[in-house]
Amino acid sequence: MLAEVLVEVKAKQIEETFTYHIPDSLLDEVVVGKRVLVPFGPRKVEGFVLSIVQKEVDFPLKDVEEVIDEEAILNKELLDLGKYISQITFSSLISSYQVMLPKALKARHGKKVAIKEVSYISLIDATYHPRTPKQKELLDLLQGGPVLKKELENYSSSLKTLLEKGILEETKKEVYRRTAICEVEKERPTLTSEQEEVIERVEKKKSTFSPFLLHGVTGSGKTEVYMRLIEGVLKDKKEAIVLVPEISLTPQLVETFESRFGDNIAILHSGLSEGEKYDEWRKIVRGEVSIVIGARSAIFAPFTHLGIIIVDEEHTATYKQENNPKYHAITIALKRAKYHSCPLLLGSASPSLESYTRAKLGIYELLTMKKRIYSSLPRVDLIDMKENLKRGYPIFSKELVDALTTCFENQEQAILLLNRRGYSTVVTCHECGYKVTCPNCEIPLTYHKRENAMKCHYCDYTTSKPKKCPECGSMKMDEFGLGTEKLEEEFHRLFPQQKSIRMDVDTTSRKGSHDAIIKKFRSKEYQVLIGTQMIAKGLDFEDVTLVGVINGDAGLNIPDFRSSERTFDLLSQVAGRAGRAKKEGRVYIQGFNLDHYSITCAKEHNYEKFYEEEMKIRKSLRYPPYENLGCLEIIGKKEAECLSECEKIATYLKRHLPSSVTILGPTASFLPKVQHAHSYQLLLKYKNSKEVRKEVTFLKKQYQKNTHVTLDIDLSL
DNA sequence: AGCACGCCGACT
DNA sequence: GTCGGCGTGCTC
Repeated sequence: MLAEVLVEVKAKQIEETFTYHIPDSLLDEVVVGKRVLVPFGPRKVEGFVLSIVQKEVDFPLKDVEEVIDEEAILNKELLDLGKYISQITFSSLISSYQVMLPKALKARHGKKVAIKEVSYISLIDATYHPRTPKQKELLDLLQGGPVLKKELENYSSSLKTLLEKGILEETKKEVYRRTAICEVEKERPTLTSEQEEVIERVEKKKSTFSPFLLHGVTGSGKTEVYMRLIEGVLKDKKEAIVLVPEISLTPQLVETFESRFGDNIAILHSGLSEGEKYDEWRKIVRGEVSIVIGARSAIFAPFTHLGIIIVDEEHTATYKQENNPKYHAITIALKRAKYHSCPLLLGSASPSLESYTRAKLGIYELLTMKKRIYSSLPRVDLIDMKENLKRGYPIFSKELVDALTTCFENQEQAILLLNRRGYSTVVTCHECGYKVTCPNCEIPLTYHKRENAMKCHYCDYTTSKPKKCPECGSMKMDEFGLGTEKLEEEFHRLFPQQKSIRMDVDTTSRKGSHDAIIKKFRSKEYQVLIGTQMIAKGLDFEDVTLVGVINGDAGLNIPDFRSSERTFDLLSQVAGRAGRAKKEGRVYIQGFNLDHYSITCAKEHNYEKFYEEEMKIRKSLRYPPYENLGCLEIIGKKEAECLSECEKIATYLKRHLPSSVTILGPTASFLPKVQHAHSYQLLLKYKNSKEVRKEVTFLKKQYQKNTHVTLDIDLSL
């Protein structure tokens, strides 16, 4: 018998499987979906067994050397899913399988993640008479049953002798690194009529592939809806996947679910260690849990009887993987829901234009929840900073200062959002205009005052702040722009008696610090939470009645066709943090260009209107969801070669695709991905993806043979 | 990706 | 005359 093995070799030339002979001794062990160790040239590599065949080949075969897994780690569904991923993302099959698995289960020779074990000591020979008082004590302890070895540290010498004599026995037991902390609470909140209707409509379709879009305002109780639906799924002995954005996968959220479902949950997110992820994965495979809550990659949880897939905050950009394979979790969710004939529930307070359009077209069934459970949506005021600047309020407007003062007088809390970390965003020479930029990215470096360092927010390049201009030697180096660090400093200057806590990438790098900040703020030890977008989502503090957004219009300047959508979402989300409980909330959005519809619609809490306005723009510029947007990027060491290859592709595509397909470029890519590499890109706007896919597939094949440049494709921007 | 093979410049 | 530069090609 022969095995077709997909080897883990990162070479673009290797796409097919390699055939190996299965020695008689391994015939039973070699199974489709397991990993095996095989000789490959002069070395040994790991690979996945994709099929077992009997056929004639005209070259000598090598033997499968070793079978790694006891059980297949890729079942039929996941094996097919991998093929689907590489087909739609134009990346290698092996990379698709690797992305689906936790590190511990990836095919990668030499990297092993251990199973955590603890040792127990148990008594075998109860007739033994202790020779020393210590031995007697030890035996008495063990009378009641096995005891953790760790707890017997004081008896180490007696333990050793009795183990050697065979009186005691040491047994190892596998343990999971993460266990549920929370007790199950029986109490459930009463559902609103909106919640009841949503649940009813989803449950009606519980055994059919049926995608839903749940459009529910912040605070309308989406989480409760998710939990009720999962309860129904569990009753049918089926399983549930809940995807949440990485940022909102906080211990609080986990606690909420654990208080309902106890230890029936596996958690998967990037904050876990490889060992923890491996354990969570095994809980799923062994059928010990029925619910998975996790970020993007949790969509691959190896459940076999899925009853529902829930994607919370479905519009979140992080559901799309940025590196190859560039899959979108919703695409995978649709595929899996279809395979399992189960509902897919996409939830959001501001759905992506793509999803909302699909709902309007009837591809998704639209569900809405318009009412907040405890309060109404907060009043939002737009504050023109041009006026405030003239009046001498450059950072905090007069209105916001007054509101903060009132807020503190009432013993309430405030949140201040500024979507820029660091102290000042640009450092420039006053004399010659020299700007301190990153040598790798050519992006202005941000000044971080506490560390006294200049940092690149793209590649993490760090340098010290120049005292004098490197160009002209002038000592007049000016700081411009505002980051959270400076905002906090300014807040203290204005409100020296109040305490603030800052949450951004710089203050949350250590594990658990994210949660520590939230806990400290919740305990009312601090009056103000200052932070970047990471404070905008999901947080629920009942004493927060005021939200201030500094530079609310800054996001609109980013050259990305989704910048309006992101701005509307960010402002709506952060506004949703105010007045979530019984107290009424107020929101102030400061900026210079507040006429933009993404800001005015956020002020009015009017998603529909935002959707209509944004769709007009998308239509006129032929952006998604009206047309598809794809990007072809050529990456290589020689710039001229990248450009000429890119031009070649453009010429080829113009000749082979209809004129309805717009081809833009070649243009030099915004940021070089790897140092010393250059890249040029083409953008494609098109309606019919079939013909584009066909030509792009052909090009990808051609460039697989090219050793100088790489063709990177993303047809789902 | 590795690693070998293979064909041209500066050295004991 | 060799040592070694890294371009090209192969791995069941």
